[in-house]
Amino acid sequence: MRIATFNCNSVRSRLQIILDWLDANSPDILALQETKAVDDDFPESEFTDTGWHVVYRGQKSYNGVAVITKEKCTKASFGLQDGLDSDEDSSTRLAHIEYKGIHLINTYVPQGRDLEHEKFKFKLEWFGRLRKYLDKNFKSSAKSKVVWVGDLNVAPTPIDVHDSKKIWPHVCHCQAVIDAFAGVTGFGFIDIFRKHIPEEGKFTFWDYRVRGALERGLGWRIDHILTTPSVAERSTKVEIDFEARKLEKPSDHTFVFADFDL
DNA sequence: ATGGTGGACAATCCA
Repeated sequence: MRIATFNCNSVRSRLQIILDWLDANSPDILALQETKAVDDDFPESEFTDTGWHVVYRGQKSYNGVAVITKEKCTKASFGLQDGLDSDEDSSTRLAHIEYKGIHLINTYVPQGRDLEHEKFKFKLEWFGRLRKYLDKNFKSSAKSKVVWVGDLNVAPTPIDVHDSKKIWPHVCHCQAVIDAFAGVTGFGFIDIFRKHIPEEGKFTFWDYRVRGALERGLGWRIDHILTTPSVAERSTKVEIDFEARKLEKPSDHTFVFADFDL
């Protein structure tokens, strides 16, 4: 089984990149973030016409998640469902599907703006709410096959950024966000990217606003694939795919995917 | 360099 994640920064503007990637890599699951399309405007037929299945939940201009699958998923729900989803960030940051016995949680974690901003507080709380969601939905990580993917807007260790000392503290790389993220991984998630790729300098995101960021190695690893132990022990490979960066209209994120003996 | 670029969407907001 192949599971992939991609912050597409508008599903409509990068539709061809996504379709080409699906065709070339044949994943079982592709999780998208920042689709930036209300449900009526989501290009559903463009995926289903080529045989893919897709579930999605979006809003105007911002956020939005989708999950594309090879076969139809058995369950799909959206949002944290804790009664606290505001209109602004309603249910467009989390998709939860079940596919062949695997529970996939696809999240676009709030970015947080800056350390003093109210949105950063919202981000820290959001991680806490996600942990509650997991505890509520799964008895334990040992007994559940859960895969958590997405743009998690956290670079959890020094080697997940190009210059930790220079960047620290940042909303995606500071103690508070690392602790909040650890609160979720404490559920029982293993960072299978690091199981397969332990070396530094491997990134998934480069800021558009930094000139020549990719060539200069000024990246961040904020797109993640984490799994519960029973899934982690069956992972065989994790890879960053740079194809989306080489096109005429490059994305700021890469595709990341993992293969499992499942 | 308190900027920069890209996307949505129509004046700015977000990353």
